[in-house]
Amino acid sequence: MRASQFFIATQKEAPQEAELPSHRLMLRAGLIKRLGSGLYSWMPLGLRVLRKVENIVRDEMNKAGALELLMPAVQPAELWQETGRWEVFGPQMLKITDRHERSFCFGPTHEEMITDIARKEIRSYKQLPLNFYQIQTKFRDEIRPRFGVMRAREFMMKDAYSFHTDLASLEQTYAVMYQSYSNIFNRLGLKFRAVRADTGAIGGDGSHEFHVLADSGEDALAYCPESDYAANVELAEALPPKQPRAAATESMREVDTPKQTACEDVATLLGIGIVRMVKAIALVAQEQEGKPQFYLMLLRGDHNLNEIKVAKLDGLADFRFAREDEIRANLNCPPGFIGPVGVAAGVKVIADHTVAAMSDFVCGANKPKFHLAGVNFGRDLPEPLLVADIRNVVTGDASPDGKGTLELCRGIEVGHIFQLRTKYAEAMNATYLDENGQSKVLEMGCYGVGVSRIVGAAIEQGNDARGIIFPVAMAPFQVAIAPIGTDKSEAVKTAAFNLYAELQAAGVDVLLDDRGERPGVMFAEMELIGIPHRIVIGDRGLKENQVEYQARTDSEAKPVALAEIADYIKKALSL
RNA sequence: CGGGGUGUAGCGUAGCCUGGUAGCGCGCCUGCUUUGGGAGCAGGAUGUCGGGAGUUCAAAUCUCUCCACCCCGACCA
Repeated sequence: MRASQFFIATQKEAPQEAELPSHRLMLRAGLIKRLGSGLYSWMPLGLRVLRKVENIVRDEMNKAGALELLMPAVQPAELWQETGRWEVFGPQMLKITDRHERSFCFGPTHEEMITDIARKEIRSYKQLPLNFYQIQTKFRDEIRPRFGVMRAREFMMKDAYSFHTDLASLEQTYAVMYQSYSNIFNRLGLKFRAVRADTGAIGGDGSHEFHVLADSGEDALAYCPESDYAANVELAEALPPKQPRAAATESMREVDTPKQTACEDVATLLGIGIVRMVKAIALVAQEQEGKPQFYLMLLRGDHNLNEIKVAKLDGLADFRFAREDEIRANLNCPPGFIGPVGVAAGVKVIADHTVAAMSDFVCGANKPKFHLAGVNFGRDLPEPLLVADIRNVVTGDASPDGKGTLELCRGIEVGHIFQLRTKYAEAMNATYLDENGQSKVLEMGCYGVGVSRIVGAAIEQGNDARGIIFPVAMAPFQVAIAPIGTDKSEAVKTAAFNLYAELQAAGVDVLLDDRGERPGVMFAEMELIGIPHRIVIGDRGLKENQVEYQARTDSEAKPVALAEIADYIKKALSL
């Protein structure tokens, strides 16, 4: 591509709307333009990147034996009503009405559509297993779109759906998809990690998420360096402590904490470790009779509540945090000083495993400006109603597989695979005939990749002060040629065009900057848009029959003989 | 939806408190010069000051209202 024939629209300053590096850089580099909240146009430069990601995904899916199809983006309400998700998915769906007042939505996902195809087309076990996929625009009316294409409302997704006679077959395809996803992210040149995950709204049993590792990631991941254990913190199990509770050595006493409400502050005031503190978090959940039930969740001072785990406890599926007036009504005390000692019988106290094994601890006194020290279960307060895993794991926790300890990192979810089992097939009566002519419900898996999100995630992982650092596999161009002073030097011009032609002939995706821009402009733009390899051709070097080569990650350029530069590049690109 | 904030030229912003001719940088256009890190000089174009209503002789500025967008929380590829 010749730059004079292309559309490069970089900016020195990023619009105020963007605060994440990847978002700012995508706007500055002119990869995308914002149209509305969560709605972006992919400009020619950005679309080249998106297509490269898409093609790698497509290629790996094809290799894995999946079959590409394309379903409508606009979907009739009836199919969603069959599975009950018309209401469940609710406000996240963009619902639309046609001229006959019939309801449709712009597809946020396609389980219902594909299951409809399956029940109409799959009749015999002889047709199975089958794996269909598509790469398509989805729309989810996110509560809060942000981070540019990372959480856009309209986005590009690869979604695959597999159908099976039994669980064994499903597990086999699931394993193939797992490998296929690993191949995709390896080929894209991204640092990533696969983790066990919660199944969320899609539903089903087994599930793994694929995360691109980045400090700005929205998800916290726990992994064990000594084993292959890795899980989303939402799911990662916190094992009960190995040591049993020690015997009480102190008597319970009130301590003055006039201003200290946070655990950390109380610990500092008392000169003790935060691990001696117990904090109480007040929740309410609706009981059967419709009256809110008040809960106190007990956690060690330095631990955080895991809301996903809490929601899985009996009676707490629809919990929310208690309001201040509810806390006062139940404990007769303002937040900041609440604790489990001496609470009314109606208050349900649930303790984390760690807390249950603590003795002589410090907690709120249910009395403004006071905490209690030397508190012990059994003696000063009843044993908790329930002891459960209700916290997020922290660095150093024992790995649930019994091998070593956990580390934490952050990631951006770019892929998610599920074993759906029969959830949708059953709801929509998708069956096949087995060897004995018996009608059986289809087993099903589904596998998603956030294609457009990958672009943002890659930039989040690869950028510096000068701009984007794209992995070669997804860079808009692999190589850029920057000729200096083409209007003056015929030699530079000739060398640049010859090299351009040679690299193109070799199948290299090369950008020739023939705009006649000043060197500084060319360099700044090539670095901003993240082209991995740069060749500078100038009179100065040509006198010695040399050009300059610099990788995007190099700090300075080095001379390469003009005669060898093409081979040098081909070698760098493994061509 | 709850809480906080912002809307002034394509982008970034000043002006608003204390009402009185809308300014700057980048970008854009023309010309000349320049050409190894987002050039210099000269000239030029671009604004319903988010929309509507009100107060006032006079509103970017004060009041009301609507809208859009951004940030913090619950949702997800």
